[in-house]
Amino acid sequence: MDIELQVATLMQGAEYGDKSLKQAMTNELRERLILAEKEGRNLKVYCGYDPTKPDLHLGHTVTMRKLRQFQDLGHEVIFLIGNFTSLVGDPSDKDKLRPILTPEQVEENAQTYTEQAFRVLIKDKTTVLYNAEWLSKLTFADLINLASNFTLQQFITRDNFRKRWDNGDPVFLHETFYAIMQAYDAYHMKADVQVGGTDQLFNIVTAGRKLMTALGEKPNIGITMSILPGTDGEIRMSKSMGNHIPISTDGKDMYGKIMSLPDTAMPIYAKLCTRWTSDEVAQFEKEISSESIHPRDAKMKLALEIVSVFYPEVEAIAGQEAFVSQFQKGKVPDDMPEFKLEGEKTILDILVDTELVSSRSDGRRMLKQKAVKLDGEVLPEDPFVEFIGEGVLQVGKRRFVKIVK
RNA sequence: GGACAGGUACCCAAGUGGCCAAAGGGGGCGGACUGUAAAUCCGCUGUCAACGACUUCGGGGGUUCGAAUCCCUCUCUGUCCA
Repeated sequence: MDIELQVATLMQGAEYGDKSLKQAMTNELRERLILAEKEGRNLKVYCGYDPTKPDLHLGHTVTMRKLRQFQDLGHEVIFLIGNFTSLVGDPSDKDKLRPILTPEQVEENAQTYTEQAFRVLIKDKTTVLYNAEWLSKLTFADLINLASNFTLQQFITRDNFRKRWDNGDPVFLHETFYAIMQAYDAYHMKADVQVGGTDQLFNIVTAGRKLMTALGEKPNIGITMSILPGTDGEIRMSKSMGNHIPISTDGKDMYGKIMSLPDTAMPIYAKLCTRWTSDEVAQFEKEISSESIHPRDAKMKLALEIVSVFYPEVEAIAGQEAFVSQFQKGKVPDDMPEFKLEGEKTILDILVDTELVSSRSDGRRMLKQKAVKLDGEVLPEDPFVEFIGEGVLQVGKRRFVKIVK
């Protein structure tokens, strides 16, 4: 691919919070691509992952998509597992201290992490490395040496430390090691490019590049990706915020979750989560802003694309069809749990037994709110009438159980 | 070891003797509407065969006609000092 086009695609979705820095990185990337071509080699690109959680969500895959783009352009990709760094915990994304994990937890998480990552990356073309391999061998003297390249001021002026500092919250000394370790990773691997989230700006640019330079290496180019908002469209996606879209789910669920995004979140999702080129993304944004395409249809296109990244296309299409029939046409889904009706039971009993409601009180509320339907007919409010008949029992729009005898 | 602050529902957070099943916000759920599980609006959000009853404000004990609120004790969390 033409180098200018490569640069445009590879910088797509990158964010530095500073125009001149972005320009500088873009220029460096271009130069490095030209240099590599001259030397007849491809770029070496890596991104580090801290396996602190077993479940990945869409937000985690943003950098993986970026790595995949490099792969597709023929570059060499390293998937670095921070099995050593995660023992410390990165202070970057928190204004709180992160709990320290045991090696066992880290090992376990790393396992599921890579499994899920290979939904995005090409397995055969990915080198997996563990940073404990080199970090665990450093001595105290080495650490002192490395640390001598940094000042306390550099750390204190970091936002997340600064906040805690000002609040009188503790900032532990070992938290500053994190950046140093990550910088050492960069130095050790001597990669051309490091990918990360914007929250890694300090670790990548301030720490990593500085250390590489200080130790006589050519600094790597940092590509820091914008942070993906969650299903609320505002706040950074995270499981603890409950606004995440998990990877290990199914096509239907993922499709539906993407459809629940606010319209305003569409452009950033297009940039960060799709396989589209920079031109295609620009086209998509144009269609939305000019209203030449119905926002719902735009979102459907987006959902179909993103689901297809993680699942076979047939499953993505199935997800779309299920969505159309269930929500646009108000039909019942194809498959749902069954419940065998035995003996005499009231409506309320059935609701509780089928777990359509969480308690008898909750069931009464649902009945009162006319949320309970049998085969599409709203059932009477009286919770104690005997339940007769079979059919699809429904609470609200999303909870279904098939009642059989 | 010491000092201080704190522990309230799914989460954040008010409440310092009765009007407290406990404000407010978030989240969740339901309904209306629609363009979708967007946006907006309205409602619900401890349990129970229910205009009442029962259980709940970190655990236990006590004072009181009456406690989330006062006292004792235990416990946990956080900061600071050593």
